[in-house]
Amino acid sequence: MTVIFSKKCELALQAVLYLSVFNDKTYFTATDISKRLNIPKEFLAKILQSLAVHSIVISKKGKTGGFTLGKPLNEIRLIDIVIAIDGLEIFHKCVLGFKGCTVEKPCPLHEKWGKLRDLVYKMLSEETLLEIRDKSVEKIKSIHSINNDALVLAQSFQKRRLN
Amino acid sequence: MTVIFSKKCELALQAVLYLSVFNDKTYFTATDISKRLNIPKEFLAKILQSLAVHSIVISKKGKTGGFTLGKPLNEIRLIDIVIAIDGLEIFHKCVLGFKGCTVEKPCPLHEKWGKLRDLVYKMLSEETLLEIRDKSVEKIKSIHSINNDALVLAQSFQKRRLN
DNA sequence: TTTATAACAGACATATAAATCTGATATTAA
DNA sequence: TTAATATCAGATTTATATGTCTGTTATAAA
Ligand code: SF4
Ligand code: SF4
Repeated sequence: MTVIFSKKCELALQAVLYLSVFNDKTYFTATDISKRLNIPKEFLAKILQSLAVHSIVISKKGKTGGFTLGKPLNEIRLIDIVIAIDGLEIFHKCVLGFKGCTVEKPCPLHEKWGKLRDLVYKMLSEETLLEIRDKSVEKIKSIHSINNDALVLAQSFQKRRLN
Repeated sequence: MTVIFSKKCELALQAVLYLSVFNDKTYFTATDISKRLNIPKEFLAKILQSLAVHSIVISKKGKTGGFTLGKPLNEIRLIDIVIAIDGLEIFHKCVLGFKGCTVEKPCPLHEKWGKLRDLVYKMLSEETLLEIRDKSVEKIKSIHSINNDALVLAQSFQKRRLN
């Protein structure tokens, strides 16, 4: 189970964060990004297509094609990515799942949950890729090294088996 | 899609809230509760069984059997119900779904999300059934009337068709 | 003791989300 | 122009969560 975002949305955020680290206009292929983030390629490809529709990324077909960010870092808010993939449903639905939820007859958590929900929304609206870029760089770097370690391990294991 | 809790957990909370409204030792059957809350009976029955294992409700078999709260209102926290059904996973997992998530290399939202997450946890730990009882009473009442309205509507519709 | 009732246990079915596959289209390097 | 490459669109498959069914067991009223 995911925390609040769907798996799609989590991966969308990861992919965009990845692109924000290389803030040039180079195009990264879906395959490339999926390898770096260690996530399924075809699934990511679909997600990137959705993001392209919402102009969060730009796609380019053909030999030197791939995906790159569609706007400057400071113009892409985290909430934009959430909206593109999951929509704003979670900010409108009842946290207890009651069906007839009106302002007159709110659920018992309405007030307290509502405040926290608004704080989450506020945070996602205030944070653009620019603000969190330094942290993104660190995080992506650390993933990279993890994957490298795994690769090295796999290779040495392979080697042992062949001997 | 649900907000943060699973459907199971949402229904568990609803059911316990319902029982808290009648703070006597009467036993309500799964069928009865499901009708009042307008939720699937067999599914609810399973959920109530899980809650019984965690002593949040007490079950009684046989003719006058059913379910009733296992402890006084002020000893059942909302977080206890969440723990029984969903566990504490959402309070430990990465909100962006990164795999290699360590304290040294946190995801870019670690700090801000962490604070909000802790507030949610705090809220669920502080609120017992006693604190929110008045609001629960109002909410359950309103659901009841909604169902009654629906019933009346359905009946008058039926009547019209027969005429 | 008999009968009705309701929880219980576990198998089964369905719906939804996640992931994969296939063929088509666009783009560029050679 | 040809070959290679990568996105794109949509169907299909798989996994997981949700919901249902069947028969059994415990309990209490008749
Ligand atoms: S918390 Fe408020 S807005 Fe959310 S579902 Fe409950 S009553 Fe509705
Ligand atoms: S927010 Fe922090 S604790 Fe949560 S996943 Fe990200 S790095 Fe880990």
